[in-house]
Amino acid sequence: MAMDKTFDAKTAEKRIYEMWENAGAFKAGANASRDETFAIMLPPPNVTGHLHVGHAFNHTIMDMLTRWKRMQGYDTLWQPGLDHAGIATQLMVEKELAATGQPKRTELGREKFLEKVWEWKGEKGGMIEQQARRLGDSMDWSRSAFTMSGAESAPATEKPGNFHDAVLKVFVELYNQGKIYRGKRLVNWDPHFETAISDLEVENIEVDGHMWHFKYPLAGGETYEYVEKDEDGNVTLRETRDYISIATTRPETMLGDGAVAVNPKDERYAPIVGKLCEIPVGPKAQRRLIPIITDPYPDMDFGSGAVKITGAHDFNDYEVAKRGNIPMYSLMDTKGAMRADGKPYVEEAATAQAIANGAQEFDEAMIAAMNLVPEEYRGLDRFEARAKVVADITAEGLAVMHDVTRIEKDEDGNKVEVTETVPYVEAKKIMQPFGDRSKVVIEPALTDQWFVDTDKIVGPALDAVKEGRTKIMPESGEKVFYHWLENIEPWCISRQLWWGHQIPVWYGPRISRNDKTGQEWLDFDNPVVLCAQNFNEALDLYHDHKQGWGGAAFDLQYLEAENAEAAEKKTRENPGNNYLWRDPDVLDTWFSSGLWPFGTLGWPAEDEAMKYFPGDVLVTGQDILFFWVARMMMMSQAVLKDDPFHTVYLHQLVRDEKGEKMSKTKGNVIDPLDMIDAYGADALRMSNAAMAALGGVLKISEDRIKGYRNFGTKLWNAFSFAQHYEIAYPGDAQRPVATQTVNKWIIGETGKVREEVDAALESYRFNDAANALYAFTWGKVCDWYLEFSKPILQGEDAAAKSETEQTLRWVLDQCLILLHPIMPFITEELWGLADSRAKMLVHADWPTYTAAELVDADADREMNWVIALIENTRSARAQSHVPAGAKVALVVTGLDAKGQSAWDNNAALIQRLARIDSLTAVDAFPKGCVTIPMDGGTFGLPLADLIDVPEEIARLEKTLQKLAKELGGLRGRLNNPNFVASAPEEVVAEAKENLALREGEEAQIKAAIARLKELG
RNA sequence: GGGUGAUUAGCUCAGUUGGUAGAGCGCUUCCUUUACACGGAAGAUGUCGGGAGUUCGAGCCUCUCAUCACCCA
Repeated sequence: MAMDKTFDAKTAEKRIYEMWENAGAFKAGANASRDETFAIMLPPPNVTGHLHVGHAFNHTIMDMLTRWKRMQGYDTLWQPGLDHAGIATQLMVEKELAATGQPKRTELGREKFLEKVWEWKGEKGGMIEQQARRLGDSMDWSRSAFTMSGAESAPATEKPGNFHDAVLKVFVELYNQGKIYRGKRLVNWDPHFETAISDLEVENIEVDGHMWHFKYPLAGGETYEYVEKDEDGNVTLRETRDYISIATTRPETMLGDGAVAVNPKDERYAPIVGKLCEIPVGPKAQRRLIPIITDPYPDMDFGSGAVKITGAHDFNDYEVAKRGNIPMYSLMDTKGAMRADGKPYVEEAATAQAIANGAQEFDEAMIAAMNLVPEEYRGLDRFEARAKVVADITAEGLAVMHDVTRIEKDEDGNKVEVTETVPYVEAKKIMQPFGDRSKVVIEPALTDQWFVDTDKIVGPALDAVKEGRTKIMPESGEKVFYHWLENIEPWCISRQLWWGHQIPVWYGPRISRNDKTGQEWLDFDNPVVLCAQNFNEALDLYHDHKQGWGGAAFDLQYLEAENAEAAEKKTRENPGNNYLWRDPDVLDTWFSSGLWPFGTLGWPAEDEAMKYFPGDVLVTGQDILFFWVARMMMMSQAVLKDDPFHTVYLHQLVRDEKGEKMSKTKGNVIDPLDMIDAYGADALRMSNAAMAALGGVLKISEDRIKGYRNFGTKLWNAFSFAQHYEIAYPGDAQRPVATQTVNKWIIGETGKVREEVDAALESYRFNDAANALYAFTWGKVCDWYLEFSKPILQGEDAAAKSETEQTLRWVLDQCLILLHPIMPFITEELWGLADSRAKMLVHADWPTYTAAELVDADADREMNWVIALIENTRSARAQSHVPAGAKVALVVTGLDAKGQSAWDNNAALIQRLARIDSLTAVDAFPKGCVTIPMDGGTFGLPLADLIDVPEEIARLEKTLQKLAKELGGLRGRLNNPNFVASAPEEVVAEAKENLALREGEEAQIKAAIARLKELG
């Protein structure tokens, strides 16, 4: 059956993939012939995700490695799976509920909402797993994991799994080891999703903002001499002030100020340090006074040099407040509006004043409960509140003013200067934090959150890289890794979401005793924390707490209530019962994906698959180094005392061909599936491999993909060539013992490329592997070997013909095997052309022959000489305008023994490929001969009358010029005694050899020019 | 502001202990020669961002300047 003209990727890819999958070709351990394992964990895509070019790129890398190792007989696993993606998924489902007119999340309640999420996941989640198949990914789909598998809320229809167990177990263990704690800390709060988010989920964007300047009057109308000096100490300003000037970009947070800080070195404010000043906003009668303190944080040259300290709403202020024990008053609710809860402002302000005066003790809980927002601001959105604060202060005359002069036209049209005194407001660029998903301004918020004490687990991860147990590629990633881990912050792992792993912590009312009366009671405000994997275990812990207290009085029935309020209410209403409740928060998705290297392998259950831990290589985008890679390393060490992988391969963001980020708004998104539709998966993969230079910029170009599609067709046509010559293809080709120079040569070239490819793959230089195979298949096999074989295949020498057929088959098989990890589909298809094969190509044995075994130096030299002769002849023909189709005579003079032998061995193919009708040795060139200088003899094309003498002289002189440049360099080096003395021997020898060769060539050309000149 | 990286042919990029620059695409000319026009043959194109230094020798190492990108504040 004749082959199709080209490979029909559209239909064949689907068929071939199904064949592999049905045969279980990708299952863990498939084709294993040795005990060593090779495991790659797929970075789990979001369950909501779709395949984009970044996936296509890193999947190609992982698949190349996996297929390569599998063919080498390793016990291989490429572990797939999905990440539950807390915010993204919750958002997706909420949108869908809204779009389909269903009740909102809050109306549904937690349980019902989670049902909806699972429903959505069952129907639409994990699309990306189907898309990944189109790339040819050889993952073990039967093992596909999900970070929420085994969760309490999972429906029976879900594939079983126990990832949830791993997450809870790790949480409980780390909690018991004191590595997880709950605390009030300033976190990035997303007012849209009403949850904490991590630093890494915040994008800082420069926006146009304002800097307002306000006066904070000194308490009791006190005054001081405010003096400004220039660099030389000369006084530039001296005035008596009764206020301190404060600059802020966020006036609405003034309501929560706890102090004003100045730099201890700042002489301007030295007279008033320790005094009180008034926050110039809120009801006049209850203006709060706050202390002026010193702290190294304020920059004397920035603004007025005095900074208002609002610990609950700014990260820098938070640190200052902690240092100075300044209360941090929270002003906003979860939606970013000014608080409307708590006691009336009058009472709260009085308490705050007592604290500021040092008359009242305070603690965190007390401060948190206080609402210092005056009634007129309560309930306002934070941005409305800002405008109102500015307006109110300005109206009261407490804004810092300055004069602005502008030119206006009066009634008669005359230009007049108008000077006004207006509030001093600087328009300036400020960096503002935005939620990367919600796109709203992130509000630093003081809330109760769960943290991993990263300081306690970061050590082993750092050591892994420092000690070389884990290698980061490219190496530059290591510096970045150190920098980040050495300055690591506590990791906030709680999220105020519903979709995710609910924190395995229950609370029970604390049993307390009134010291005076001896009466025992249940304290719901200060509950006992019970960290356990389930309610029953939590209850056991509660019983431990109960020991030693009231005895029979608390011998109650213990039940679980939905939240703290319900527990208290139900306990009061049901005297026989006591209720516990669970922490409503869920864990950060990265907490669970941090367990990916072993959670996917059945842990904590005893599972045979745990033999794949530790895995080998992690392939991911460099932007995710901290998000995920560092966390996996920390968690694997914390839990299993081992590194999760020995190599981290980082790649850059995949961009469009101009190097710009792809984005929907720019419209420059390239969909990998479109590329596969147009050019086939192999072309996309080859293109990915070819651009995978370590640390390189990834710019995807459709032209390039198209080029690699053409390469596939070239390979296809090489097989079509074999079929054309009716070369039988019974099965796996054996390497013949070659006698023909051409065959020896191509076998040697194959040995070289095998080594090159392995060396490249071993060092993660995928571009080198791809380019070596491209150059070999196209540049060596198709351009030369197939051409060389034609005269033999068409010739009468049966033995030579048979040997060549065998060699050809073998070489083509090697192309398929070596290319398979990069281009699996077309190679598997071509592999199937043979009558019978021991195995599918996906399981074919990867070769181990070496260049040393296969290269025949004489054959190598001879064929390179033949190729050079053909190329030089073609070049001379073309430049002398010999018609492409015309056959001409070739003569040679002064041929040495090696040349003679090469000539004799390869006359037929030289004639064919250089379009020569006769080869003749002559003593002297006839007149008008085009010269072709070669090592070991001078060749010539006797073109007699055809030759254009001046043009031929020009051609030779041009060659001579190039040669002269080279010769100059070589002679310069060799004449330099320092070079000969200090350069390595082989470099000197090479230069000498090269020089001799070039000098020979030069002589030949000079002789030729002399001949031509005689003629002219 | 801190960090990292980049700057090489018209374009997109390689270039692994420093030995005298390559690929793909594009371009020019010729060729439908029995594997392949998604092809074949030939050809042109680079003060390797600027400057200085180390060295017999620098695209590669050092310093400096310029421009750009990304990450983190």
